[in-house]
Amino acid sequence: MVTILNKKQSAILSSGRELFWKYGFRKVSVDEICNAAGCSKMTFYRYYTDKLSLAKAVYDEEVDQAIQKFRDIMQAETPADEKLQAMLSLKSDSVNNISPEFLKDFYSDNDSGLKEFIAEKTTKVWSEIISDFKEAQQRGVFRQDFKPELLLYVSQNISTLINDPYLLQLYGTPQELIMEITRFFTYGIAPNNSKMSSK
Amino acid sequence: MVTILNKKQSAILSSGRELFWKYGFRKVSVDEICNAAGCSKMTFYRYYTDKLSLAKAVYDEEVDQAIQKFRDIMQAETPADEKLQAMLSLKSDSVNNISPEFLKDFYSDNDSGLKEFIAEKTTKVWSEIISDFKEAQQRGVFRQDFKPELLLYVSQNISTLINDPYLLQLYGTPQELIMEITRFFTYGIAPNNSKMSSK
DNA sequence: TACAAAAATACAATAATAGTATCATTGTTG
DNA sequence: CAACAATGATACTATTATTGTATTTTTGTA
Repeated sequence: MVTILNKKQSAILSSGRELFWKYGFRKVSVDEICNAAGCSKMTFYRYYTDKLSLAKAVYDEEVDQAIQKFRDIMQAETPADEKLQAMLSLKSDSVNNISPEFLKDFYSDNDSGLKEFIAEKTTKVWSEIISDFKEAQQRGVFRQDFKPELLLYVSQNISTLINDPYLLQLYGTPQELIMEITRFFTYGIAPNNSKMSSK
Repeated sequence: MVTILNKKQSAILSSGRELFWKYGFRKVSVDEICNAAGCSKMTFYRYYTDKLSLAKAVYDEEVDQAIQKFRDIMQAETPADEKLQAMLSLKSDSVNNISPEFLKDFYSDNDSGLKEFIAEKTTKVWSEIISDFKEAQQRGVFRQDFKPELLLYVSQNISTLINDPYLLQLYGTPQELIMEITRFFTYGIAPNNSKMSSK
């Protein structure tokens, strides 16, 4: 589904993304967004019911783009190791794309509703990813006895992992930690572990 | 003058710098700083009367370090063009060091007092720099008919330049603009413009 | 002109923040 | 151990910021 936005609305969207990305959700005020977008507050509330709904839209857009890229990788006629590598760099991209500031608010805030929204979205996205995985598995891209559901389990527990102080100080930044986890799982599911790229 | 700080105080100072640098002055709350520094609010107010006084301390420290580096460059036994180049990269360093977020609040806020403080400090620093320049000039490092006071004049007007919308859109970011101005003036005061490094 | 979109402004209710006061806890030093 | 200083925890008030809305102008445009 492609939603067409008019000029003002997309100005608000991109200003929102920019500011949220930089400062996180809480620190950014609606007024600030309006100033950056060059519109009045009324216009803002014409297009978005809340500050929250804008954040959702921003997040949605980002995830949708990431999903699209993921699909492209999965659909392409490349061997598993190349797929894995592409996914890996995609993952690290999107980790850099979705700023740590944004994620910080999302992990610590309990009341804003952002958390629930992102959790829900994450679930949906992961079930899509899993079905894509299964499809690729059918085509023999990954080894047959690997269960994609495992990824879901991990992803659902990853937020607790990310908040674990010990792990955090071990890796420095949440991104590093996420990357490490991703790397581990990605490389662990190749059909042929010892010799990659040998069809 | 070297001020010795105890552990907590320096923890507050560095947490403050980190947060101010990232988010600017306004967006950062005292509670946030205390959490980052691992101390209670009481301890904060034991060492700093204000949020503002912490910001001043942070800025002070940064400027003093920059000044020190500048002095080192001026005192060294190197030809003018090397001095200029070193100062140039120092300038671009400190532009990156003093974050645009911090400067943004400083240029837009009118009431907090940060503006006045920084303006005052800037004046002092520049007069020191000028006397250093004159000394180097005496030693024949720069051409004799160049007036260091010109730099002061420029620096005092630079804030209006930086806020000029036309110039800003011409250079994209304030840093770029500052760098361009600096570059222009630095290269313009070499004793021998056509052939640098030819003693 | 007439109409719709946007801006400007003002506003009330709510939430966040600064800074203080009080009391409890720790840690250190003689 | 006792006494003292440094720090923490908590609660609190006054002030400021922010949200989201209502109302009135301005602007652009068919």
